[in-house]
Amino acid sequence: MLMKASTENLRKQNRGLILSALRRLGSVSHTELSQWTSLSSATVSTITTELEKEGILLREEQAPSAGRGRPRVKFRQNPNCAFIAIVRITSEMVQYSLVDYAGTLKDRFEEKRPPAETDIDTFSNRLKNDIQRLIERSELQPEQILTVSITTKGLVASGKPELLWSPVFEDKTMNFEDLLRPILPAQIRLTNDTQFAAQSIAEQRAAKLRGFSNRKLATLSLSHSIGLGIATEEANGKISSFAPPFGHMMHDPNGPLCRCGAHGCIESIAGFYGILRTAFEVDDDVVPAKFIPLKEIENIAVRARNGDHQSEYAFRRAGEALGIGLGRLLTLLGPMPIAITGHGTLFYDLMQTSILDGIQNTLQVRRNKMPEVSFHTDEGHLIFNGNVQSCLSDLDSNIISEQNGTKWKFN
Amino acid sequence: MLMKASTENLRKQNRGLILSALRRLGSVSHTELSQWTSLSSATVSTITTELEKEGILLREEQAPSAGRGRPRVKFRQNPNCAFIAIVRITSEMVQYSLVDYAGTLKDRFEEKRPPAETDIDTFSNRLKNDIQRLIERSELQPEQILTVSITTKGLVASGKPELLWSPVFEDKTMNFEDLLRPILPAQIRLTNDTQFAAQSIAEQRAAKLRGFSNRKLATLSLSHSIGLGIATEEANGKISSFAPPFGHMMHDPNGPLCRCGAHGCIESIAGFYGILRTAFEVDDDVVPAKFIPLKEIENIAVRARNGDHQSEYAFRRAGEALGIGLGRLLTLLGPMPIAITGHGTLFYDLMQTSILDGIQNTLQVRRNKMPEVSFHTDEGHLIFNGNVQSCLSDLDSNIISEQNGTKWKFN
DNA sequence: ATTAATTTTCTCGACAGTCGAAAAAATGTT
DNA sequence: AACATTTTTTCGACTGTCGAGAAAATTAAT
Repeated sequence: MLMKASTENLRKQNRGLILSALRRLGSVSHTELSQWTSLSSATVSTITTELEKEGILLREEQAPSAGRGRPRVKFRQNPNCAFIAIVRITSEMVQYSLVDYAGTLKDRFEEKRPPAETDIDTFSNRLKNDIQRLIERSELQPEQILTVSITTKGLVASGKPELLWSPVFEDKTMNFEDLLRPILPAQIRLTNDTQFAAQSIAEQRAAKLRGFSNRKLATLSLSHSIGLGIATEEANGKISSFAPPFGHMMHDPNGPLCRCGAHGCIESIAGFYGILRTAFEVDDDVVPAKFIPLKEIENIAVRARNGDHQSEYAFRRAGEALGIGLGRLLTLLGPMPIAITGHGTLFYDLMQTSILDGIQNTLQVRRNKMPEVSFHTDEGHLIFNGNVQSCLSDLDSNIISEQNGTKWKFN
Repeated sequence: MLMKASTENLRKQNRGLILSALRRLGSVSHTELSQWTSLSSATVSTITTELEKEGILLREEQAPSAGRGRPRVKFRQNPNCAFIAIVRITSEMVQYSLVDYAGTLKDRFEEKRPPAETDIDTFSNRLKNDIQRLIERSELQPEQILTVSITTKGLVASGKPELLWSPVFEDKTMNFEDLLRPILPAQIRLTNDTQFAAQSIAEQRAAKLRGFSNRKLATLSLSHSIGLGIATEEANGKISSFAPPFGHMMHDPNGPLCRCGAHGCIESIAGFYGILRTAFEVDDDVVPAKFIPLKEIENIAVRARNGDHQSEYAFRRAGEALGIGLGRLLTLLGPMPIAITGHGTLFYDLMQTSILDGIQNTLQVRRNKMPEVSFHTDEGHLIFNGNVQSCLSDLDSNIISEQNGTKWKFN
């Protein structure tokens, strides 16, 4: 049902407006806040003093004197008002980061993953211990860490932090809520990594060019597996994102065997293991090893660039699956720019023609113009950034609801 | 940018709440409004008297005396406050309806389309004249008709009422704004018909079972061409919908020629002309006639049910294209129930197995359960209904913004 | 017929929020 | 030290919602 509007959520919404302006603009003066939010100066005053009293904002007294007149007082987030733990799981390592409410990185370490680890219990126990270590090193109380946000490849449940299917552990599920609840009371989030890559790229664009409004952006991650994230800027300016299991979208029902058990998924052709299988003419029903060194694929690429037909074909076939898949995506969700990340960008030259052909072969694309395709090599950084931004804006949303400052007493 | 909240939009939102309650509940008393909207009785009073003064609401003085106490006064929309013209274009005819602000049908007539009409100018001129006739018969002033909302098959531009591609006129575009602006000042809307079928079914469901919230529903229309609409219930309870050109999503790059010029679109295999082509073993590069009598397809179905292999294959092939296409849809947009409409439902028995197989072959479906599949034979009615509901709630949205009642003076 | 009971609707004062304008504050300039 | 300039806060007006009690309109009881 529609929600009724009261003066109370009026204030909530405007508090949120102030916090989001602060997120986007960094350190901001009273006047700038008023201009950006188009709230009156009077309202900005009451809200900022309120937030300051609650320990969420700090005033920066220093004034770098730019001309005559009363110097501006800048506001910024109180960094110690909350902390978040960011965990990024890749196939090679797990990265643990501690970030404060202002978004600055306070601590970070990485742990390599053993090359052929398939036992989920040892993995999750190590993860738990490492998070414990992150907390202890920080010398914070566990309650001060309000969110633990984990990114991973694979299929994630919606509504609860549970991994349903992953390239490494396959059908063995893993509930991070159950795992971490004993050691800290924080909210636990689990998200597909490419979703945050998309979120991060979309936020960069939105910050740069105005009028990205209500538009979408797709991010494709090429690697051992195939990831896809879609970010949408909504009418209110917020960017939302989701990550469908694009790698396991059916490409060809008679195609090769996929790690998920089906036949002809995009990943089974365009994932590194699919490319390797085609290049070495391994039978389509054989699933190669889980861990393929990047070097292997690079060697195939070298052969392809030297004119080896089968190697060329392996990449061309991968490009076809990706291109037609992207075409189907654009057919269903409308035209949108496409950003490509992951190690697979190294081989884009070998797939370009077939990828673009697939995209081109779409009613809307033929009728209008080719969507923009861009490349982003800093995938890890994008994922981390998107995760942090998403966590912090979530925290902001919680804060605006809790007008009694009991929960935000750390300072 | 996020919108600031003022006391003004506070009132707007609550006015909208009252109007939407009235839409959903029909004739409603003060107390019921207060309960449904959870607004206080005082607020309901001020808003209803305001809307009454503006001529948007009427009080129903009659009181059917249920027990002692002051009888309830019921409110309802002022039917004469606004009118909308609904135009439904099908391949056989065009249906013109006049509906008042309360949603009651005031007038309706249908005009058959000549069987092989390909000249877009004669078609649009006839359409214009028929709308003119609808206005004249109503004896209303043209300004009293606030919206003309047209539904059609084919690809519709977003943001302007322009037909970009249609089964009959193909690439000849048609701008209804330009066509109708000379004869009336109303807002002109053009929408894909299956989108409104989806909207209508979703609204039925939302009214019946609570907790449909934030869920999606896909509606597939099987006929000469293939239509798809997707409706989503948003967090605020409103149902939004869109219609991707699913019929022209690539099924098989090596497939038969489609009317759109590409090869292997779903429609080229599963549209009636695709089924006919397969059944008669016509070459894949030949596009059959535009107008195929339903009888023809029924004959093929009879032969298929009698065990004719090629006829069976024609339907099975169609089902495969549809099923795998739906599977791809579910992969990208998540699991959702599927409603099927259109004449093609008559032949569902011949396609069922292959359709369900295709849907089944999806990571999420295999992991959870098969989505519900339902059938709706009253496609025309659904489209009309969805269109009316959508128009009226649009009108409501406009009304809540215009507090100076200048525009709503008809009563 | 009159009074009491009951239910619904309206009205009034209190409270919360935003806004514009004017006052206050803090600095540079003369 | 007085003035100019810019930023921030304060104050009164206005709009909106709410709770409680008053008013209205009817049935039931006396």
